[in-house]
Amino acid sequence: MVQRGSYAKGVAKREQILHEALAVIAREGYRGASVREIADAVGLSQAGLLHYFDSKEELFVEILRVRDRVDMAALGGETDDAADLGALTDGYLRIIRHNTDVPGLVQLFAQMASDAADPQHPAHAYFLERGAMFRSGCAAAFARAQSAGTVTDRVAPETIARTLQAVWDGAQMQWLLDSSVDVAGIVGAYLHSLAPAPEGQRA
Amino acid sequence: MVQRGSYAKGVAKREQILHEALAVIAREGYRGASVREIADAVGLSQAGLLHYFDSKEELFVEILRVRDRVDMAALGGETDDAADLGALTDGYLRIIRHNTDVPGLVQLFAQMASDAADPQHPAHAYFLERGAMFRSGCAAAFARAQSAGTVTDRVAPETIARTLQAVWDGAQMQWLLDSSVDVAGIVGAYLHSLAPAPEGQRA
DNA sequence: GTCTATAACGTGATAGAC
DNA sequence: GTCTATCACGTTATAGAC
Repeated sequence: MVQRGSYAKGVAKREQILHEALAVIAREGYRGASVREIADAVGLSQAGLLHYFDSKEELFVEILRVRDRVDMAALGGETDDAADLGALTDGYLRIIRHNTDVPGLVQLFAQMASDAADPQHPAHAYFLERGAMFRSGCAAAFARAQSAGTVTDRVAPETIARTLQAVWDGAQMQWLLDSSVDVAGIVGAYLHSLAPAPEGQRA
Repeated sequence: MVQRGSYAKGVAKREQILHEALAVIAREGYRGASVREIADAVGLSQAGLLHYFDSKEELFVEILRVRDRVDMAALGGETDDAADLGALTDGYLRIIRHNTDVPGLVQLFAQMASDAADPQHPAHAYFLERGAMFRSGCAAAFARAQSAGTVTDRVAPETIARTLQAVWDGAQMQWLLDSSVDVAGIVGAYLHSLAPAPEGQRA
């Protein structure tokens, strides 16, 4: 009990705020929402909310981080040790389909991602790390799948990872613009195309 | 000579402004630039610039439209009637490599694209049209290439088009975040993977 | 057609009471 | 820890002189 009360409590409240903000954005969408709007939504004043975060950008990055944690816990995991193309595909498609239910978060992600192109932007490091993390896990899984013979070895696992990330992000952008776009269909087709060429294909 | 002087002249000036703004953004980059900055760069006051455009968003959409026209004239064309995977690839990669020299325009495009997710946004229609246009041209070219036997027919041309758009946009986002990313390499690898499976591949 | 000046607004951030 | 009140700023857009 070295740290009494306030510190741990502050952290918990901060965490609670983030989860509420996450839920609000998922539910009600995000259109360049201001700190004030988020504050209203989570039941604090704007100043009260900023008490827990240094700046607007930090707040939004933290929301994305929480989302990653939540998604990872709920949906990931199984993908991490699959060595079969079908299982890998199922894992990714589950997350993609889940995103359909939280357009606000996808919107926030896309918006922040393009803002974060600036190396000075507070979210820059987050996107670099997240991308690298995604690709390394992905490449490892595809390398295993290649060893197991369920994925073509005509393309390097790192290239597959980068391309999958690109297809995913790009398809999601198309979907944000036009919600009739089938992100899972596009990514699914790409993953399907990674199946090893059947022996006698194409005379 | 029904319309004398002012009208035609206004249009010409508007066009000139757009080309200058395009050059400035290409050269000096775009980081959520304000109307004032663009105005300074093209040698007008902010009010003077807005005399030619209804709003900031309209200005930026028009800049993107001019870019499309310029790129199409300078780099497209040949792709439009190619029926060979190699030729198609060359065409796309030429544009992609060109984009490396104009990061500001790519940044502007990405930023606007995510803003335009909102159906109310002035650029919404532009991105819908542009995407549809790109994909229809693309799908037609790949359909021809499939007929000619230079592209696998395991994937529908429309799917290839959508996926190519996604890979392209997604890879470009990765590049904006980290300029060491090789967009042409990623897209090139994807296009390469569309080659028809060689007969005896994989025992 | 282009300018200066300014309106009208929303923003993030901060000071200070409680 | 949370509030109210306010600051300081940058924005787009407009009015009106020239």
